[in-house]
Amino acid sequence: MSARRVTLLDVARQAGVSVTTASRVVNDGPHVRADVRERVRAAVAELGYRPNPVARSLRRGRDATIGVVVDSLADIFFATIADTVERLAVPRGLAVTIGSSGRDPVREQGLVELFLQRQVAGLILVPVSDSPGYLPLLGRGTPAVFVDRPVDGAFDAVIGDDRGGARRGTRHLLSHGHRRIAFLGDSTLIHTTRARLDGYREALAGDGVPVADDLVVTGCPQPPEAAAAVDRLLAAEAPPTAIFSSNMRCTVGAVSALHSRSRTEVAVVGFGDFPLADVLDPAVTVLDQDPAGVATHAAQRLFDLLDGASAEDPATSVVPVHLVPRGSGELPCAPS
Amino acid sequence: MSARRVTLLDVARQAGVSVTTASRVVNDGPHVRADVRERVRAAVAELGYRPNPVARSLRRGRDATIGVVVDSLADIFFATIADTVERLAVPRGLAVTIGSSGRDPVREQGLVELFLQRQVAGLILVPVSDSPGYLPLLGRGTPAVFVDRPVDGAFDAVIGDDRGGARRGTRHLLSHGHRRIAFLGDSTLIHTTRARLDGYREALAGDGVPVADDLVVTGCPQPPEAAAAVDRLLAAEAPPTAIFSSNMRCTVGAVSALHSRSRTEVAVVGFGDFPLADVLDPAVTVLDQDPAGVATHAAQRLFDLLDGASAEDPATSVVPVHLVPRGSGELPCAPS
DNA sequence: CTGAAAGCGCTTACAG
DNA sequence: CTGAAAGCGCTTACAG
Repeated sequence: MSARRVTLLDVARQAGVSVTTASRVVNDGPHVRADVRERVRAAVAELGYRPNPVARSLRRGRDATIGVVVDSLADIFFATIADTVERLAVPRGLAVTIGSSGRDPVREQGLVELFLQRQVAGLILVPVSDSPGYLPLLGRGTPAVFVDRPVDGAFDAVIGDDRGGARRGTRHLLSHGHRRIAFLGDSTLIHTTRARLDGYREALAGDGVPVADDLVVTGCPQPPEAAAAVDRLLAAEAPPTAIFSSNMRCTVGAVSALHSRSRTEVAVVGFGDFPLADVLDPAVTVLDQDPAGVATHAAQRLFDLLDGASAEDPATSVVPVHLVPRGSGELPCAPS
Repeated sequence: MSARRVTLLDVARQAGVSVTTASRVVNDGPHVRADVRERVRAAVAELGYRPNPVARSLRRGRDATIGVVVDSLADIFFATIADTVERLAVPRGLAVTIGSSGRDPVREQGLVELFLQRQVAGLILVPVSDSPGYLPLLGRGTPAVFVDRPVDGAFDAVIGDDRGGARRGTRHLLSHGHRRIAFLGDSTLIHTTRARLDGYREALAGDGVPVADDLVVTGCPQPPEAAAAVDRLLAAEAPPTAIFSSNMRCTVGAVSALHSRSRTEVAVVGFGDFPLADVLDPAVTVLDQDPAGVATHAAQRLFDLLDGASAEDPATSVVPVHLVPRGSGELPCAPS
């Protein structure tokens, strides 16, 4: 009963041709007489033949799969990136293999090596650091496009306007009278944290506001750490009147802390939009970095490379970031 | 420069043995003299040999990959399932290929067929309907475990206690004095919607409360539709005083609608926890179905099957669901 | 314990 | 336009 898999040889026999010819028809190759082509097509249909992707990959030395590595699929930001890539890849006949690095360079390296072993056609990567150890493996082989964070060297990347966005968001708070604006972020090993911190500093400098070191908190990977940091900031001698949160996880933590302390008069602008941001009270003002748009860009670039586009001049595309005022970022500086 | 891939033959030559022996060592096979084993190991290390998974898959007729199909990775519930499976699979040497069905049976079917073509070792599936067309393809071949929704027939599945949870949640609202409790859900083609609707009805019946058809709204796939439905319910002649929302997307939509209409006195219990549910005001009472736990269960069952566990008696495991009271579900029935 | 050889299912020069 | 044959890199009966 366990119907043996239908092979190209079966098709060839049924059509009365060689496997070579059958292969040519299946792959829409040239040099096949119309009537022969028809016979083979009929055999394919009749037998329900589907090429074995594994055999094909072995022979071609390339698998019709694209490998995706993100920090974590449980984070809606990265999940959206993966979702977007998958939705664009499948209709093109590309499978999507996914890995989560957990923001661990070792895991990231292992995943990329695994994907390379498997001879994926291309890679979409969110690198943990600026110079991942696998970079040398990428030269001249498997096209790769980095997303959200660039790497050192000549590689394709699609990222958001981190510095510009952070500058914009911080200025927005300044324009509402705030002078003591805290910066909340993840590890500075991560490119986006540094770029956004730069933007924050530029904005303050532009208004002649000194950067108070005690207001800059980095190293918060998840909401709980960010919430704890906000608790500390609020309890300090000279607490901030506003918070610029440099990523979604920090924003969620910050907002939680403010709500649980009933300190929602503290202004907040967060980098990265998130579900329910508009339902909270006050609704949260964010810089929307459009992860789906970024991922679409990156996938498109990868597809172009797979289709033979020159990889000669890799470039970093910067996608603009939009300020979405919703309330929390427009709170005035409370008189102290 | 493009260092040719190191093959098993290279290892064999280097160690002065046949590829057969080299293969045995690489696969920890028996019948190899200790010193030979050592020589081969040394060669592997020296050359940096890594087996080609594609060749291996072709030969074995089985790929060390597990295929996962979910509704959408952009939905945190399904993303958590995918994330959990991936995190458990990779350390076991299994790659994870993912597909999103978009709740479209045709896409779902295409993905499963693709995965089967690729000879994945196993499947983790969230089926759109109760009897997907690919079910016959699963008999006696590739182990599969269904998640969140069961299918007709003898298959392994891990699901939440939908009916029991819904009964519990509805009773909770009844216990706070509500009698006009709306039911909000996705399409009734989806198993969980039906099971939860059953639980809702049972709870009402248990208290002798008639089910008012005008309070039962299904067919809301996303938050906007749910929000619109809530708008309509509130505007009706006899509006509900409480809402039982049967999934996270509906809950988000419902909560948005209540907030934007300033009708947050309406009680809400939602099936499925979600980020920020505890930060909203009122915080949202939910039935937590623990997607990570469900996925862990399912992955474990799949790994057991891959390790040779008997697939003779497939079973549906039901994971309990916990009520998390946070405020919205404990609002009293407003005097009308 | 070890190896020569076949074969997984396909693609692709190479001839004709 | 068509086909015989080699080969992608591995695993696995089969002999010895």
